[in-house]
Amino acid sequence: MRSGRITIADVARAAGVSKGAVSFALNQRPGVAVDTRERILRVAADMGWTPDQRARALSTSRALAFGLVIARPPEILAEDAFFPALIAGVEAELVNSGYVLVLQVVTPEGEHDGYRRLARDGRVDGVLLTDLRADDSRIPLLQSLSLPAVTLNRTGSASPFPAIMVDDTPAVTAAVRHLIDLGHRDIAHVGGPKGYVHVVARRTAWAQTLAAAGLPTGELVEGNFSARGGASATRRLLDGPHPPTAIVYASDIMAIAGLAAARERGLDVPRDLSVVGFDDTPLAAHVHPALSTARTDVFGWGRAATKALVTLASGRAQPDVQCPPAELILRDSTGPPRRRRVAAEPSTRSEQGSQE
Amino acid sequence: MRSGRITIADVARAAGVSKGAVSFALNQRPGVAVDTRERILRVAADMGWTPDQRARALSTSRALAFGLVIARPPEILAEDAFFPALIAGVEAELVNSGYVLVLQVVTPEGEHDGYRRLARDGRVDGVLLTDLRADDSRIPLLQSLSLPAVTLNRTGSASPFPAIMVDDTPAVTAAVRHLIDLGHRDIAHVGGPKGYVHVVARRTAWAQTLAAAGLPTGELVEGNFSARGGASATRRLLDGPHPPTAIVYASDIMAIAGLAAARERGLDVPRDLSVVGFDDTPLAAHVHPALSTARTDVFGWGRAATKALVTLASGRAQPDVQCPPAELILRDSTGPPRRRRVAAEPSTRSEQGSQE
DNA sequence: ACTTGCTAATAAACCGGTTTAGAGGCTGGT
DNA sequence: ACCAGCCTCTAAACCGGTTTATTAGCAAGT
Repeated sequence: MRSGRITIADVARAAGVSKGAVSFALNQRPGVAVDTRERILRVAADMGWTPDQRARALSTSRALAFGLVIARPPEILAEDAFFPALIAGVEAELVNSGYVLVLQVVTPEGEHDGYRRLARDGRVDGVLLTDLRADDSRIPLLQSLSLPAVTLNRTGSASPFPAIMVDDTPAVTAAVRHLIDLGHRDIAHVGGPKGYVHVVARRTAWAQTLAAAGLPTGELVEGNFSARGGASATRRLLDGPHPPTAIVYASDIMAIAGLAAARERGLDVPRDLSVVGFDDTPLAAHVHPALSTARTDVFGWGRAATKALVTLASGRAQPDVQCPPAELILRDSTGPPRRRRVAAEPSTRSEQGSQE
Repeated sequence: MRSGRITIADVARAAGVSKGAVSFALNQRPGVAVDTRERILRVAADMGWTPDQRARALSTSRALAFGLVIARPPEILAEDAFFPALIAGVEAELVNSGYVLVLQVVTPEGEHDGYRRLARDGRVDGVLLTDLRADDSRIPLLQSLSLPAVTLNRTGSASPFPAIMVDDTPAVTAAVRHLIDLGHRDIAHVGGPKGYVHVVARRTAWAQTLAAAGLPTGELVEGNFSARGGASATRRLLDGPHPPTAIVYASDIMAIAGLAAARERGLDVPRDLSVVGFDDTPLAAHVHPALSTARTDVFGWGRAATKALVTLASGRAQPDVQCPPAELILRDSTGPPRRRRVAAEPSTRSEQGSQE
């Protein structure tokens, strides 16, 4: 008889009330006298009862879970510190909220199906939208699935969902300004795959800062946030007709690979080339030379986004949220450029580059 | 009336059968004639009906989800490529299995509570146990919660759960042997926090290979899998009374930080110091010098573990599984040691080290 | 012709909560 | 003294599936 777990009926019986009363007491709803409520809760605590979330989920038609669909290719996913940090932040906010995080890693083609599955099976009450694209097809999709969401950053197209934003611009602008102040005139950018709003934001900040300083447009290479991509983008720039004296990367991983690529070519960082990353991976401070980079509080971003999603899921309105912007961390990978204006002969570089 | 979603009752009505018949047809259980089953499934498909997993979860007292509790401190978590790769593998196996992954990131102190919450709320049907410790308190905990589990690697103490194993030993043994063959005699090891079975495995392989070759025990420093830890462990070794000519690290991140630390000291890798990592992070091939390291198929490991967990959760027996072992990848961070036997004077190193 | 034995299908109970409709008891106004 | 109105609490319906007990129908065995 006393076989399985304790149910609400057991508690009701023990407290001498009905199931409904226990439910009301538990959910602190009016209709239960204060002392009755307390007695019920005490009995429940004594018996070690907590409501079964499955039953709860069914009767309230809620899942008590949020979804995070990650559509990055495994290689990129494995290198990037973003998701672990984000997830840690999400969890920090979720603990004791009664919600839980359901993760789904999918291929880029399977992305929509991922959301559809979560919605169809009633697995989640809302989702976090990361890696936002300028015109993001997931927004209409989620609307049609009537699945609430918050977006990390703001998409270009109209969105009915609250945006939780971190502005990358200030750090990139500061980085480029810093390089200009050091005397650099040829500042290239290794960005990410086009379409992503953070990629666009970083690229735009770079381009506009150059333009504002009256400098010519720098060279732009599209990377893919992988080490391999960072290395080959760097080689392309360094082997090009007009190699830059500084490169601003859209990620630390690409920048770190860039460091190695420069070294391969016999270049010394920061003497021959200045390098700036983005993310402030824990590793950034521990490569040689220590990487100057932009830091964002991804953990806090995850927290803020999750908090907003909880609000939204409980039916309350949720305005957009502006998180602290990215900030520039200067370390040892940036310095004044080598004077090269004097003689246009490429002797220095070719001599060393030929070692490779 | 036709308000919300389609339920099993709607399908039953449309197909002219009872709810039970639809359920039986759906779950391919005997008791439904073949043509009836087909008709039901066709009607269901036409109506676009899929069973609500919440309702299913309640009536079958299953959650149709698995849990992964991660207890690493955020800093370590953010750097390490292990979890993203593992999770990608888990998801690859989970897609279309009907199961979903519930993630929980907790502090080391909150670890047990994490499992308790998942069990108490009936959120998951089983868990994956990673970062296994030699005597792991989670095993008795899960037994007392009667939560099925599979362990990634085998714990030291008795365990009723299937172990899905990847043997790190061969790669570390091969690495040390390789270094010995190159002529190294002072081979240090930067390990991980004690207690973890993979940490022990790597350390043991290193120590035993040295012993088998008749070499003295090398120096051992306990790292923490962080870049910072790798850097300071390396400095400790290099600044010690008897600096090694080669260091075998328990992770790539520590090894990469070690590369930078060596450089700081004016040492050239591999001329003055050979370095071997572990993990084969995508970055490993793109640092300078490209890192020799040990590769394990973490993605495949996650898949295998998940497959085993699905079997286990369906009530079938699941034996232990042996996955392919780690394999040594040789790149450019290992080479013959500088001859130092000739003269015991430490001139070479001190001269360069003093640059710092 | 009459059990016996199957198979196919249904009705109803069940999972463990939430929620609604309504019953009783008490207070207060007139 | 009586009814309205409120508060407290209960019984029962409900969420959307699964599962069990039972019935109907039909072929085979004697």
